[in-house]
Amino acid sequence: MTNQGAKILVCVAWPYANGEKHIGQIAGAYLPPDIFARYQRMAGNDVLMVSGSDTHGTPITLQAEREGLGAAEVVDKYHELFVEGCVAMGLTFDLYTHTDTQNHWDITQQVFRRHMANEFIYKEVQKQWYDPEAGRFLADRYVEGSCPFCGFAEARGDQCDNCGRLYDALELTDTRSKLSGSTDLEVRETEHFFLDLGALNEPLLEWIGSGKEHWRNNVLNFTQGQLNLKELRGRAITRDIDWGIAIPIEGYESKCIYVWYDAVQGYLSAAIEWAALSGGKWQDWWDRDLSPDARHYYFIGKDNIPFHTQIWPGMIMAYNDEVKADFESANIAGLSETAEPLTTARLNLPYDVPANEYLNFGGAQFSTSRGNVIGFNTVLEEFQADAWRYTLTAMAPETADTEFTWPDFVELVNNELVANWGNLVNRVLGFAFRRFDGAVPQPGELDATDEALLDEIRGGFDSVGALYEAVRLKAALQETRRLSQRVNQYLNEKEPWRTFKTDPQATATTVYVTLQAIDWLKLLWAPILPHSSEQLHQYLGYSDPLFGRLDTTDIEDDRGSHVVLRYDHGGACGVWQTQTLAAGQNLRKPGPLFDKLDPEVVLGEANG
RNA sequence: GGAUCGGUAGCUCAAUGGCAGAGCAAGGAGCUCAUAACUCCUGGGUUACAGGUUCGAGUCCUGUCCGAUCCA
Repeated sequence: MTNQGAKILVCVAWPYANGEKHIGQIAGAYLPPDIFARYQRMAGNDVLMVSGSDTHGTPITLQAEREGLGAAEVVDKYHELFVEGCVAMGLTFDLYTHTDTQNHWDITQQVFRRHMANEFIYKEVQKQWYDPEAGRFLADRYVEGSCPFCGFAEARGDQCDNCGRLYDALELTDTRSKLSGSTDLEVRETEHFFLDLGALNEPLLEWIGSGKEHWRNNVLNFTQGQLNLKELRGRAITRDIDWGIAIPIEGYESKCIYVWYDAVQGYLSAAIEWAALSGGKWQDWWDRDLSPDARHYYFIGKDNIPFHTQIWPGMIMAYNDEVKADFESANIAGLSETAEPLTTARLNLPYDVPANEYLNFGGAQFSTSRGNVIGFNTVLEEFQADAWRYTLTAMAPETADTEFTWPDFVELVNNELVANWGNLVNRVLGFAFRRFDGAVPQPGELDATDEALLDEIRGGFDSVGALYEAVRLKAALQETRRLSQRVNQYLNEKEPWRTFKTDPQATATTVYVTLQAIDWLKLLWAPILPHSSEQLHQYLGYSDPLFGRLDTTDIEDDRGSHVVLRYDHGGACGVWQTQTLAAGQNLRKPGPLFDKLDPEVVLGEANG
């Protein structure tokens, strides 16, 4: 394709390290970027795909309390669980890290100071529930009381589970602390830092107003609709909590940075950590003056759209703005001595935010608390990764919520993946291996039917490539499946099992053409089905791998150690272009690419 | 309450304002290399509902209903 050597930053939503993720999250935010990144690498572009576990926020501390563990222990446990899942699914993060690292602290604190110096941060006093017994302010999730609307006694801090209404926690009555159980709570004043998003409404409107034609309708219209209201307002970036990143200003030791403010900066800090670990240059993707054409894609679920089309771009603009105050001499308490100064003048803004809707289950969203869940790690122990990759792409919620059912899973795997593609590979390879001494036969002259088939498959590198490029992954799957079917049709027309007895040369040509066709289809399928394409690549007699390797490493820093997942693309030979299959190339003894599912076993699994 | 997306065949989804389509499922036929897979044919529609604009509306406009997300 075009744009060879383009810098593509693939940003993937940061999941909370508070439990096993479910397949809805994988279908929405984690598998699509991997498919996109694998395609872009094959197309010859420089891809940097980063993400990590979100280690801060009340979801973490609440889970820690549930399990009787420290927050850091919960983080390590579920961070490593997710990393294991990524390895099993084959999610090729150039770096998957987490937010409780010295690097992420340093970057967050420097961006905070830069925002202050640019006068996009202000201080304000607000009122909040205080628990004298615990000696702490209570974040919304730590206070319960009676709903101001319906009187429900178990209402949470910001929303009532009974009537669903939202309110300010200060409106609750009969409040009690979830920390100490105390009902003797006070409202106290507390000072916090705010990001001045109101000042960013106009710049964001201008930014969203042009060059966004390639954005998905729902993402673009939603963002424009919100910004047109001109109701963006300051948002607190600090809280009265003790689990989080320290505020780099003296006198605020009892408070921490609010999780949302540091989490979105992970896209930047992870690129910087990647550079430190690999010797690469993160500025090639992030520096707007050095690499103005770098394209940043953010793969997220729809609930995250405001953060990635308004708040995070606003934070980048606030960073990029001309520095108004002297922040070099500003108070830098909390910044580590090893931190390298973040001197980049301007950072790149998002190029596209292909947010997905939700994959639901049982008529509702996946919900851990209601036990309505299909675990990411769990299912990979039971079924092949490529079976899930196919299914979750075929039912991807690209424009609307979709519903996962176990019978659909069985049908997609058995009637499409196995029947259309797996069976094609199996029949072609088996026939070729047995009838032509385990090697690619020498073809005779190709007739019009042969040429027509190869032309059509060759065209897939343009048609399917354009769909991957446009992040229309479901359509890319359908187009590739159509091309696979063309080979089945060709075989039925040519009937090599019949001509073999009467015309060996014609049979050799037919078998050569089909082997060439599946050799190319292997590449077209590779972004979605990397494991089976790699297997087929081996069956066809190649020795170099299509893709690189995933590895995990323990990294030590001033905050302790953390596991990182890294993808090494070196040695990968899969490229997005047709190459001629060499006649005479030795095949390896083939076997089925995919396991056919036993409906009784799968449905039994679903009920058990 | 506001912003936005979605509602199309049994299921999952497509269709610049221009003959409503594909895959799967269902019914029938052919084939036997293949994981009973493959190929061909057929049936299947009040495009949520009510209006409007237009030569022409699934598509644009107004209103209603249902589902979803975000913001209040």
